[in-house]
Amino acid sequence: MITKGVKRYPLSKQVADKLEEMIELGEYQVNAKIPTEAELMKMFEVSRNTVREAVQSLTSAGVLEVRQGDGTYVRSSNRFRANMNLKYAQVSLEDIREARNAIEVSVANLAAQRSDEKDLALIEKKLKKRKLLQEDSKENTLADIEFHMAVAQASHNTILIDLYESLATYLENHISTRQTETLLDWQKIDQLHEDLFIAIKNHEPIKAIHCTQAILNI
Amino acid sequence: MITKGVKRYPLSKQVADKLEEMIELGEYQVNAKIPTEAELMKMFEVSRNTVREAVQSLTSAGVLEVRQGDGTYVRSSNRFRANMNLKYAQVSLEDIREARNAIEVSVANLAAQRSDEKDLALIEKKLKKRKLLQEDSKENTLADIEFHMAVAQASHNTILIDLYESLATYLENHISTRQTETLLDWQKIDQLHEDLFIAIKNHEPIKAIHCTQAILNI
DNA sequence: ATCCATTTGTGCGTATGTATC
DNA sequence: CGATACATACGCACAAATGGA
Repeated sequence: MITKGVKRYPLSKQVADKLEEMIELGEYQVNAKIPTEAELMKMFEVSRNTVREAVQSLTSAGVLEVRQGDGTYVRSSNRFRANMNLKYAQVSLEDIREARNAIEVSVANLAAQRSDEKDLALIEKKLKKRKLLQEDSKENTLADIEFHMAVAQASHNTILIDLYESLATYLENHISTRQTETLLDWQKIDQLHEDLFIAIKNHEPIKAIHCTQAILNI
Repeated sequence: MITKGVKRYPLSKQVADKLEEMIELGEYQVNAKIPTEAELMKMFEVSRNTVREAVQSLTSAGVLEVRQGDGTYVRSSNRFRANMNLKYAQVSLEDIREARNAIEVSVANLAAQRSDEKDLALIEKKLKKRKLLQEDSKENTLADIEFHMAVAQASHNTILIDLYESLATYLENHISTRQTETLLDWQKIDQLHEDLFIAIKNHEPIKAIHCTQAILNI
């Protein structure tokens, strides 16, 4: 009597998801003013209450900022970024590499010990996605983060997953920068990700750690 | 119609405050069912939407729990405690130890390589403060976090400092729990913190790492 | 096992207050 | 000041979940 297969998907959440997606895709830039509630009503063909609920949820997530009598503005294009007051200027690639090293080595170690079939399926899925998108830097960056996030999930450690999500903000910048600034041996990178997956799958923590360090030191 | 003073005091917030007060005073006990929305409407002479807004705010604060088709129940009589329980419910001590290990080992390593006089002075200051407060668990917990935060600062890695701050939230709970649940060898802990400081001061990364691991594995 | 009353969830329309430009 | 835009509040209707008859 527990579950009922059908998921509910309230209108307000649909609108919120759609809005967030548009913001992430750059339809509405940071600091830009989004359409008024009345316009959003027409755009999504919903009532004002529904629009307001959607806007409120994005506001509490730190994505939007509402100013009464003025309008609603985009505060952050990424809800993870919204939770951190970061100073990209002071962040060096070396900083990011060190932080990745700290988190990812531990995560790989734990993932190799604890991953179950579900975890492995997700990691493999992201691994394949990563391969296919290898040429496109934007999508590849996101796919790469998704892969490592899947590994983090497999660690089954809530806090490390949490910390990795915070780190993802920096990662997005890191990986794409590295792509543009240096010539990469894509085959080797690909192989290392594959090796990492296999090490996790075979529950070989030491090997997983080595693969992770190799990936970070390319 | 309510008076309008200088400050705005929305009806929904009035209802929420009143409800929370009643709960704190024991009018509605923990696990008890509070009146239905319809009854609350009559009780406060407001609309259902207003009632629902109030209930929702208390729900997100962890004070109430709503079950569709059943009713609304008191989850906690104190919203502060509610947040703590909510946040740390799924986090095990092992999770926290693993996360600390990931961050602090890296941080100790870097701090031993990069610490300057200013860093060392701060760490030493926190070290002394920690000693003095050893008996008092509350203040000692905070002092301990301050000490490790000072070490993080000495790593000169903005991201790791940032991640450690996130971790500090969990740490506060971790350390105090450990204090109450196990008998600790205070002299040894004290000595290890002292050793860590000296290792950082003498720029001995390996030794700093070992001290950190020893502290975490007590 | 089914039906049904109760209770919360979602959504709409409207009216009025308040802040900003 | 007026126009615009968000804030608050009410009432209504129907959907979905729960629990008991």
